[in-house]
Amino acid sequence: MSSKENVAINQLFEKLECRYALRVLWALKDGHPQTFRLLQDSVGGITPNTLNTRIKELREAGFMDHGSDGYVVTPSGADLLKRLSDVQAFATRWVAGRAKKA
Amino acid sequence: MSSKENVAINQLFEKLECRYALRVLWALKDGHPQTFRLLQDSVGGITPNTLNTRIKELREAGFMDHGSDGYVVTPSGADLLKRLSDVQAFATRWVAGRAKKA
DNA sequence: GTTTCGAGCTACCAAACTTGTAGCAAAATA
DNA sequence: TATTTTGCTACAAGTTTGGTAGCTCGAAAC
Repeated sequence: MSSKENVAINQLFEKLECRYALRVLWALKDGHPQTFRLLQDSVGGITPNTLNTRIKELREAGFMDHGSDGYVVTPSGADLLKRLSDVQAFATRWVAGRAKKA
Repeated sequence: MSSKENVAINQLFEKLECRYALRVLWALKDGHPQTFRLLQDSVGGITPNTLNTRIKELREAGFMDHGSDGYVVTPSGADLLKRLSDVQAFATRWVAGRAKKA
C-alpha cells in the first residue's frame, strides 16, 4: 500500500504542511521578488523567527531562493505553484460556502 | 493586495498546513472508508491525540466525515483532492530529483 | 449474560515548536 | 557621515505535538 508514489507525496506534504509554508510560497506566486519584511506582511502575523525557519526549509527543499532583488521561487517552486493553482477557485467557493452557514 | 481571492486561499491554507492535515485527507483519497487506527497507520507516526484534533478540524472544515463504515471524504473534500491530484506527479519527480543530490 | 475484542477517543506529562518583543550588523540611501 | 532598510538573532512565555497508557462503548463469541 505504501507505493513509491505514496512515499513521495508524503514527503512533499511533510514540507508543505508546516505552518505558514504554503502561504509563504503562495506569496511569491506572481514572480516578483519580495523582501523579508514584505513576506512577513504578506503572510500576516508570522514572526521573524518562524519566517526564517520556513525560508530555510523551503530553500532546502528547492522551492525558493534569495536572488539579488529578494526572495523568489525557483523553477521547481513555480511548477508546484502552477499545479496548486486549481485550488484557488476551490478556496473562493469554500469560503463563500462556509460564510453562509455561519 | 489582499483581494477576496487571497483571503480565501489564506484561510484554506491555514487549515491545510496544520501538521498531518494534508496526509490525513490524502489517506482518504481512494474513497474507501477508513477506521481511526487505519488512518493512524496510513499517516504514520501520528498520535491519537493529534489525529483526533485533525479529524475535528477537517470535519469542521467540511472535508471529511464519519459514516457508518468509518471515515470518508465529503464531496467537498473529494473536489479538493481532485484539484490536488496534479501535485502527485510533481512529488514523485521532486523526490527523485533530491535523491540524486543526496 | 458475561467475557472478549476492536473501535474511537481522552489523560497525562515531556519535548518541540511558535509567538512577541527587542534589537543587532551590514548594505543601501541620503 | 547619518539615516534607513534589510536580513536575521536572542530570549522568555505560550501553544502544539509526541509517547504511553488506558477508558468507554458496541458487537460478537462463548
